[in-house]
Amino acid sequence: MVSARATPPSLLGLSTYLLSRVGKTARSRLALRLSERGLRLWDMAVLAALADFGPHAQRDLVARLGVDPSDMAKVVEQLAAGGHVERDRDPEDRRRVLVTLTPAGRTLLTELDAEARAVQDEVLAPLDAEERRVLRELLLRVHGPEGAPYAP
Amino acid sequence: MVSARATPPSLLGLSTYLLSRVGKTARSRLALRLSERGLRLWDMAVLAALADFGPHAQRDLVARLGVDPSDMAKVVEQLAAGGHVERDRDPEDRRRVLVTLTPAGRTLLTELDAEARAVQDEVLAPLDAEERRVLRELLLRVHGPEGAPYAP
DNA sequence: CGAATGTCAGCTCAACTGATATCT
DNA sequence: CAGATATCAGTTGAGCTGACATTC
Repeated sequence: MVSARATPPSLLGLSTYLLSRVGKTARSRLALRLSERGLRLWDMAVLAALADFGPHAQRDLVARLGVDPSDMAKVVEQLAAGGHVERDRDPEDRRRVLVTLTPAGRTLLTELDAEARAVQDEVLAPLDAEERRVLRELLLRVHGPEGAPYAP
Repeated sequence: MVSARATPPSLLGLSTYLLSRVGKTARSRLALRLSERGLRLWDMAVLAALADFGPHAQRDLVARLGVDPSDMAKVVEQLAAGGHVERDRDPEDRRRVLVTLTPAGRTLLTELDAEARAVQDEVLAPLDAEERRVLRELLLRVHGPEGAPYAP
């Protein structure tokens, strides 16, 4: 018989639904791990952007990650309070705040990356290594080199 | 050169991040479409469950879809107000409210399904038919026959 | 009585809006 | 001056918690 908990086939036939549901699971599990350190997903994204591309003005972090400017102010404020980034006025354009990763921030990012991979192992448990590779490739194609841009 | 909008490779290497980001895109685009009709994602999920499995007590909808009971009360209230479902006390157990799909509800679901497929075409535009099929198979495996259960 | 079912008020968090101060 | 940048207060909606009435 069909379990009373089975998801409706009408929904399982929609990749839209599956993406939304599986994505939410991944998101909330990772968020739960990060919250144990008092961090959120955007904190990790900002650290990753700084580690990969070097110092950014806040506006460039906003453009790269697709986060709201007012939220970015709070994220950077929190990261600075924790000693994971430094904020300095850009001497060439004093409207801008240059955000730089500290060694402590780099160390933190390494730990968060390990947590993210642990969550990944949980979420993708039903798939073997080759299937995970294929899934990642397809998601990369769908995502594109640039994420959803911040365009109000 | 690297675009100032390129996503950090540290994040693109994490399927956790990709799932979360792509899932959010799919979710918000579909939610936007539904909101033009004054509906939300759960409305569609409830209609789908009723269409696929017949009438449910609210508690069974809660278990099947993994939504919070108090939110389900509001969703069913709204669907009933719109004439898309009917609510009746179960004569065999008067604690339970039996929710039944109306013909209008079935028609609405057909329209919503078409909207969902249109969103799907947008989101999965970079993939061809075979790749979409593979992606759906992998997501189905990850999702499992039962979604994230409602377990408080 | 205890347990199950549905409903309601209220809380938290992420995402967004609008206004404002500062600087080019 | 207009436009860009960052910040702050407040709004909205989803998801959840706790309390409650009703029924078994």
